[in-house]
Amino acid sequence: MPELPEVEVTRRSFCERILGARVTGVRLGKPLRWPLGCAPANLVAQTIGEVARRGKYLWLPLARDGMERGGLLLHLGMSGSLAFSEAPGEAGTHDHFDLVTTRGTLRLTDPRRFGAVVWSASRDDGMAAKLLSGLGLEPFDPAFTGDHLHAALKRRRVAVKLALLSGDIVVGAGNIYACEALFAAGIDPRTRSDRISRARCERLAMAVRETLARALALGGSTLRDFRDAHGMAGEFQLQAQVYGRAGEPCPVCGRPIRRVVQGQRATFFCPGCQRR
DNA sequence: ATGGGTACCTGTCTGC
DNA sequence: TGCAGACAGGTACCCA
Repeated sequence: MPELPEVEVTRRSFCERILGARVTGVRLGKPLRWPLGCAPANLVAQTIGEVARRGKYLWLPLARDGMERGGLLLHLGMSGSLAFSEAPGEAGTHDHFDLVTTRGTLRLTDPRRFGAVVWSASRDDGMAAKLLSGLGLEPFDPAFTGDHLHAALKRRRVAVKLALLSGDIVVGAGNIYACEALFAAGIDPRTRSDRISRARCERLAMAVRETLARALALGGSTLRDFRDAHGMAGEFQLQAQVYGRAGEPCPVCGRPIRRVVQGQRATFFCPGCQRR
């Protein structure tokens, strides 16, 4: 479910309300991708700082007596969502983590349990550092330019879609938005990354930024069941041009959209509009 | 270093 | 209706 826009929409939806709240309890459900990494009791009485996002990860800084004491790194995996509410209902089968605070409860619901909640002594330390260190540029970072993308793609020879998905060049575009961005840029997703001209990289960088920005402005994707932490649905699905539309006519040229598999994942593209 | 494949887990949908 | 099989938004890790 969650690519960068969904994660950012989620972050914004509870960041201000949870800022300054004090942790009063933690409830753990079934195990997630990794163990929490500290005794749950150690989180109690800590104060939550400003929630940050890096790629598809969220970082909840924790402080005690004004001193930063590490934090929680969260990932929504494939099927996770976060809800923040003053009176959460009884935890259901897929509610695997509750952070109970003086302002309300932050609850992670994740049927597939590919998500994660991991404590680290700091963002630059331990598990958080390990997970964040290999990440590429943020798509809205001014340093993410056509030149940067061109140089990075030159160093590899995988299909350009896989290079986008790998997350070590630019973060945030998952399967849906990678397909959409390549469509917007007119590039065949199977094109070898090192064969893409500088000019086309310029278009691609812009397409990645704009695709993610538009989805963000629309409140994220609702492809299946995305909700922000208030339970609001996004509407990017109304905007998807190629994703999930195999066989349907391309909205631009009318040719049928194709589905292929790359890296065991579905890729959708228009054979007319997208060229190698 | 790079690239390819596997693994994690559960729900939903499709076709027989 | 039941059941097997395919498929799903992510990413760390292992091996060649």
